[in-house]
Amino acid sequence: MPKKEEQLSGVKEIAMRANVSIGTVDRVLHNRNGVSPKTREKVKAIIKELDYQPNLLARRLASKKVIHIATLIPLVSKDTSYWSLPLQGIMRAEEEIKRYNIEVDKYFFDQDDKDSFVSQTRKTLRKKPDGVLLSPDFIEESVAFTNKCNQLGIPYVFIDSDIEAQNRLSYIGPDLYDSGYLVANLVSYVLRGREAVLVLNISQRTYKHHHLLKKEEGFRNYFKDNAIRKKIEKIDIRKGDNLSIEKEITSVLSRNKDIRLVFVTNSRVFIVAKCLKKLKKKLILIGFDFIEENIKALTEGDIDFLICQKPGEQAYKGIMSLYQHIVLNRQVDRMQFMPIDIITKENYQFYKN
Amino acid sequence: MPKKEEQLSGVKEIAMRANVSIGTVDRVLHNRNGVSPKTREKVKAIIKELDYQPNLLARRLASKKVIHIATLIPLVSKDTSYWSLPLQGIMRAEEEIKRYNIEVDKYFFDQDDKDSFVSQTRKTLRKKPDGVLLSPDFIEESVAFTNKCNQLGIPYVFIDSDIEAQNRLSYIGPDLYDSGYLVANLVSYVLRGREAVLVLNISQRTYKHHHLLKKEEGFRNYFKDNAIRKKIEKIDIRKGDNLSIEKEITSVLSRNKDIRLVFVTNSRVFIVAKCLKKLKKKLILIGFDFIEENIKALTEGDIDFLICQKPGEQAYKGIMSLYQHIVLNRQVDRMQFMPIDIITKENYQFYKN
DNA sequence: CTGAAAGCGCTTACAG
DNA sequence: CTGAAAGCGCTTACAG
Repeated sequence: MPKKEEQLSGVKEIAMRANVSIGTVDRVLHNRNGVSPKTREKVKAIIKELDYQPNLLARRLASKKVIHIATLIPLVSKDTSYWSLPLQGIMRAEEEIKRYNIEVDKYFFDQDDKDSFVSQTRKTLRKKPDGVLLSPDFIEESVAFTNKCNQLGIPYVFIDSDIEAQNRLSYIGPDLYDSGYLVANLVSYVLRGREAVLVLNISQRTYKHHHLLKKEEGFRNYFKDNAIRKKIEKIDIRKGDNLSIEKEITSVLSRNKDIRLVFVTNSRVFIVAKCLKKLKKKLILIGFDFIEENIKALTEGDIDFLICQKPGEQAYKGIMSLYQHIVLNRQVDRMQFMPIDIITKENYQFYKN
Repeated sequence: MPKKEEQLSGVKEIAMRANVSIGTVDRVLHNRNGVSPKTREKVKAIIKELDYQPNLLARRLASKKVIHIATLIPLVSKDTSYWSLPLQGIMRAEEEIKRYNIEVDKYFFDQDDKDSFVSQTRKTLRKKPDGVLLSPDFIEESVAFTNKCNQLGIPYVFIDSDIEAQNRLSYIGPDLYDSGYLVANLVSYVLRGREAVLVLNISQRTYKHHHLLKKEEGFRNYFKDNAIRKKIEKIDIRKGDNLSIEKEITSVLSRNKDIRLVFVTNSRVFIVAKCLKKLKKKLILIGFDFIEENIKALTEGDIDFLICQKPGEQAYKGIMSLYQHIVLNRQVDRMQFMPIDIITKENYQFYKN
């Protein structure tokens, strides 16, 4: 055999062996029509025989097709700036991959408005994206949405919180149970004897509660697992405004003089910090998330511990995982738990979100 | 301005703006010589101005340079087939990336022969690889080796066990402390009252002990953290042959009639299983690693629990992380802990290594 | 239904 | 010191 033929590889080799052009090979490879059954079979056989693996780098380079990744996360709310962090992560990833013809289409919904979520999922689907990054805030509606994604063969990744039993590509975020568990561990170091804890779930929505409850479960189970008896007072606060919260807290504190520590199960801890300050109650305060308002309260000594989970990283990794999967056909870990970081006044400056 | 110029991007755009050829742009981009200082500066300025980001896919495709990744892991020893698992992972990764002009050069050392390790590190360095995957079995020698890698700017990844404070790209493997902790948790469920535990560190080498001790530390601390009083008998066995082990075990068991469970801190648990069988002692036996010999003992009821850490995955991820970093300039997590899996007779068939 | 050519954004010889 | 051309392994029009 002449050497030249020997050297060929990829589509060229297939084309040569099948006595067709590489254009035809490409058509077979992508199941496009315009190939006679006979040629198709012949080419297919050779592809199989050679165990041909496409060069995905070349494929992406040559293709004019733009890949669309849709992101669906909450609007930055008036209450907390939390969601600006994931957004930054998304934009960092976008910056990195846009040169490979990947476009990121960003959709936002109102955390307190289920309808806005639904309408944004519709909008997303209409664009037929190649992948979706989603914060599955509204559970039922998220399930409905991801079911449609399954049907359409659109891969999707969850960040921030997880919905089990869904056919997702990956979940990237905290292990909610574990983070509650960690807080309990912290609490067990800080509190002594009969000092009690107040757990505050502040959320307007019961759906959202699902996630908060997981944290609470981890929190409670720590004490169970370790056979520690600890009085845990707990209230769910539906209204997020300062006044309502103040009222509730005043009431519960006056009823329970033994409370020495307050654990707020989400990022709204800074509101509680304000209330406690106003009430002149000096309690130990633990909450979640590295957002501006919380950092401020932390530096002023009004919050003692913040539990953080690199929300920017979560979103960044989410986009990159989708990119890897869609473009490079890489397998992705179904669970990508973020480290659970404890931030205090002393170390917050070094925290990289 | 004519539209055509507007459309350009990448090296072409730079070339056009600088009034040079793309060849010259390439020379500047890679700091190769053969460019006059004046042109170089001009081109550099434009690169900066445009904030040019190279298309790494195109770069890899066009480059004829083969990228060499070296792997340095133990030979499959006569005692245990453990290291055949990481080797499989390496080959799986190799299979996947060889089409992108990545070559994996495999070096092996004898786990019981420090000199072989040193000579293999020398051999590795002589080839000037672009990245190294390493099981840092011999600690001092690994430090010496990675110091040289640092000097030469060769990135390296650890699998199986970690050396802290090294400038490594990533560690991929178990959290040794945590896995000991997990075993202790298991033990606390299984044992009652005054029943005692025997911990066995079986290793010919004290260096290796470093890692085993971490597991032991996690094991012990579980009981401390949870204020559980538990008698823990512990022996270090230097000689790995059946007879020595048998002798030691017989002796310790006769001295401690209360021992009801044996925890072997590495994969040599199947040897202990044999001994116990021979001695007709029916104790609960826990050990590490999904290797053939252990699975056999597990199915025959001679081992009760195996703790596994997907050694194949570790190696696969190690290679892929290096590839991502070297070729695609992707940042890599400094820690990639594997899940700690508990394998029993009931679930071992479903385990994917 | 099929092929030949151009081009994706780079790198690599080669020629001057 | 510099440029023009070929080519990496694919995809994409276009022509027939």
